Order: sequence, then C-alpha cells, then structure tokens
Amino acid sequence: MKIEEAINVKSFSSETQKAYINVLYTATILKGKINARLKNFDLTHEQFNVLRIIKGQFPNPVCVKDITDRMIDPNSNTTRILDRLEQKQLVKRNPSERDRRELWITITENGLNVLATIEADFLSDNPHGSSLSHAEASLLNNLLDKLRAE
Amino acid sequence: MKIEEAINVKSFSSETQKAYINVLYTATILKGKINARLKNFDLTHEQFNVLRIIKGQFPNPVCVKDITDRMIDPNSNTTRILDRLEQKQLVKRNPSERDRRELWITITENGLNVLATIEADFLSDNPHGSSLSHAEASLLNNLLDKLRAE
DNA sequence: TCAATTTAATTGTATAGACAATTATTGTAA
DNA sequence: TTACAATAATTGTCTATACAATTAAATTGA
Repeated sequence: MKIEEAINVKSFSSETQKAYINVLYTATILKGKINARLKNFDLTHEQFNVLRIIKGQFPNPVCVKDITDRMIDPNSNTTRILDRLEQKQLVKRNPSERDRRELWITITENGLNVLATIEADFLSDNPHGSSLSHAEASLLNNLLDKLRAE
Repeated sequence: MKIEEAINVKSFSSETQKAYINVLYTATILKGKINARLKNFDLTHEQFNVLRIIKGQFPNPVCVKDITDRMIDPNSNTTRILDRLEQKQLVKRNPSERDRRELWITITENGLNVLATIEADFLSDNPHGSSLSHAEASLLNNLLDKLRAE
C-alpha cells in the first residue's frame, strides 16, 4: 500500500516531506511486526535488541555505555531495559573489574537459549526474505544514509 | 554517516536486515530533529502531527476516529494527545451533531497561529531542502512502500 | 420491539522515549 | 594532595507507545 492510502493523505508539500513521513510510518509498521512475533517470547522490540547487543560480545561482558552506543534508539533508558532483562534472568549484572563506576553485563545461558529459539522462529517463515532484492535493499540503505546526512 | 558506524555494528545478516534497522534508526534520528525544533513551541512530534491533521480539515471538525486513521502511529492514544492539545487551548472538543458517541474536534484560532509560526520557522532554514533530489526521494518512497508490502 | 452486535471514545496499566538531575567514581591539574 | 571537571550509571518525571477493558450509543436483525 502506498503511503498516501496508508494514512489517508492526498498530497504532500514535497517528495522529501513525503519521504520523511514514509520513514516514520514504515518504522511504525516494522516495529509492530517485530513486536507481534516477540510477544510469544515475552520480549519487547527494545529488550530483544539489547539482548542481541549483549550476545554480540559474548562471552565478553559489556558495560551499559557500550550497549547504549549500539542501540537503535539511545534515548531509551538502558538501565530500565536491563532491569527487565535481569528480572527475566536473561542477563546478569556484575561489578566491573576495571572501573567501579561500570557494570559488566553478560547474557545468561537462558538468554542465549531464548535468542536461539527466536532466531529459529524468525527464520522459519523467512520474515526477512523481503519483497526487496539485494540491490534494492542496498539502494534503500544508501538513500536512508543520505537522508540522515542532511 | 553510514548505519554501520552510527550504531557500531560491523556486519548484518543480510542487506534487507540492514535496511530494517536502518529504517528504525533513521526514524529515530528524524523524530529527534523534529522534536528539537518543536521544543521551542512546547509541542511534541505527535502533538504537532495531530494538530496538523485537525487543521487539514478546517473549518470542518473531525472526530477522534478520523484523526486516528490519519496518524503516523495509530497506536498512540489519540484521546490523551487531544487532552494535552485541549489543555494548551490549541483545539476544542464539542458534541457531534450527527452521533452522540462522537466528538467534533476543531483547531482554535490560537492553534492556527501556532501552526503558522512553526511552519514559518521550519521554512526559514529549509529543513526539508534535503540532500535528496526529487528523484531520489521518489525512489526512496517506492522502496519503503515495497518494503512494507512484504 | 428489543436483544445482540458493532462502533466511538475513554480509561487502565505496563513499557518505551525524552530529557534533566543525582550519585559515585575516576581523571586532571594546580 | 586536593579541588575541580568528566564520566558511568541510576533515578525522577512527563509524554508516547502498546494493548486490553470499559462505557455509551448506534445499528442490525429476528
């Protein structure tokens, strides 16, 4: 569905203005799809993201700042997302061995298992086997990078 | 800045996977820019959006459902965003004349003035005079529409 | 007619996003 | 050494996002 139909707007002040709104709207849709799948695993989109970031360094620990630097939305409160992941016993917090201000966060065995299950589920019906070809996706990435650069 | 640098990620499982994350990340950046400008006017991004939707039908009123149908993120709670706009006396709620379940929302004189001021401010340094050409923006729109379609 | 269903809007509750302030610790320079 | 600035993480507060439940009114169909 074209963006015009999706949000019932007949015209935009410019093609770029339309692209702005299209990016925001598309992000909402993608987030909704991901959240819907993650619901079965009692995780939100951002919790999933943070968990993957922590797994990315496994078996090395990461500190809170490392996570924030890699988040899609660093405005999210990393502390509180970690609170929820820790409550679910998916990550552990330990004192850092090099700086007493820091915490060393590691993913638990349980956390690794949950991520593995989710990845299997995601691959099972090829959610990212998108309607975009590799070349189109690459083009899209370049255009988004350029759009942000302005 | 390329998405890889922006979020410190070295590789993605596919170009489409990268595009997914790029859309989410780009949306965050765009929202941040818009919010920063709107802060001077004591409005959030979503409040601004709703206000523009209501203005779009002026002088006709719109009901809550009409607004929700046109919102970038219909998961937002329209009632509570209207609460804040009404508190700031930017919109008015009146009983509908055709259906007692509905409310008729209209933008106030004050609301029209605020929007006019914001639009003048936005135009003043050409925030949408982006680095994308018309053709590139158009291509981006098509790719986003296609990405959502999968 | 009138019970059942649908619809419009609100309310409730939890997490996320936005941003300022605070606390504890480390780094720096007189 | 010791003020002072810088940094890492947490806390506080408000709005937005996500989604279920509720309330009131309109619609439908036997």
